[in-house]
Amino acid sequence: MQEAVHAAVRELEPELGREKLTVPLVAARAGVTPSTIYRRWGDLQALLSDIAVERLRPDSPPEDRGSLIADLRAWAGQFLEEMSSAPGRAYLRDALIGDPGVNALRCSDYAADQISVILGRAAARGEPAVDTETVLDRVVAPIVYRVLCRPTAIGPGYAEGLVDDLLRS
Amino acid sequence: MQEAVHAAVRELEPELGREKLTVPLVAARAGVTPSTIYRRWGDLQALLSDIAVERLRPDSPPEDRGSLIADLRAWAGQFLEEMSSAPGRAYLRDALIGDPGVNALRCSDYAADQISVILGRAAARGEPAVDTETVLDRVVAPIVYRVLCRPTAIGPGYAEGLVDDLLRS
DNA sequence: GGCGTTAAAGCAACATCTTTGCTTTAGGCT
DNA sequence: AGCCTAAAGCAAAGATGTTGCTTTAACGCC
Repeated sequence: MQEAVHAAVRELEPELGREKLTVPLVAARAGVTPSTIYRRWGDLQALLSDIAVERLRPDSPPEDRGSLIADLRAWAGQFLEEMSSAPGRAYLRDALIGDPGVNALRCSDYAADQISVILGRAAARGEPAVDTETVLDRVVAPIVYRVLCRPTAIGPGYAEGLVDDLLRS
Repeated sequence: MQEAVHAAVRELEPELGREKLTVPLVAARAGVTPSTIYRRWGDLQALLSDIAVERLRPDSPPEDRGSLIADLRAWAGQFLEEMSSAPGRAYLRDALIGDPGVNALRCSDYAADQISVILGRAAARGEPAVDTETVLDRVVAPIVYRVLCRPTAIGPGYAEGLVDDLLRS
């Protein structure tokens, strides 16, 4: 049932656009009654927030490119690309809304997990250690901040520059 | 009229709590009709977003403490304190919702302006130069990111540590 | 294999909020 | 003074959100 509702949102969102979505519409498409959705999620935002988190979950571990800097640069570049796209920004915003602390934290954990994999590989290679929290502060946070607040202040190579600055220190 | 509505929200929010606010309630308190609010703002979120930005606007330039590091540490500490309080987090989230790019950008500009003042004073003293954008990336972005996504990962001295790390490099 | 228990979904009536066309009011301009 | 425009009021229609009660379906237990 939850799956039918999620599928209904994924179908309807491209058809109608984000802000024309309503609970009754989604319910009709999913073949359930609106009250079902209200009872499970509370409101449309919470539902969209759940779906946003689902979509932001990485589907595979980061590719191994042979060195810490190459791995981090590639990951950061791809992360920025995803987040700065129109749908990416929308998902990010949706994820931040619902249930303070729960959904946003899950997204952050996704990033932290990916970074940990990269750092683990670097450690196995004997490369100089960096901390996951530090990468969150120095790479992820600036990307997210700029995507949300200053999208025009992101130029080409921005993500990679953050990685380079971090590893240089 | 806009002022009456803003005042009504400021009155009602502490009385009822954020999520019990409705457009008709605010309208009644402000002595206007709901349609007035709908026509001017579109919906409750846009109105709350406007008010959030207003509240996040600094009311005075940062205090001069005699050195770049002291100024930045004091400012970052206070910024974190404001943002991590329950109302601060709520305002931050509200500001990010409305009108992608407009309100969030205004908040970011407030921070950038404060930082520019601090950096301008440092330059006048002949202290080594730092860039406003760099301070946004290294200090503001991590604070905002953690407040939004990982509030439990903020310990005492976190903001000051970010400033120290930045100025050491 | 029935049979109670329980959690979830349907239904339907009700309350509330949102939208909209039209009217009214207030300010600025000639 | 008398338009002209922008903004607000009003009220009705439409859509959404809420809730108590009923129904269904899954599970464990005699």
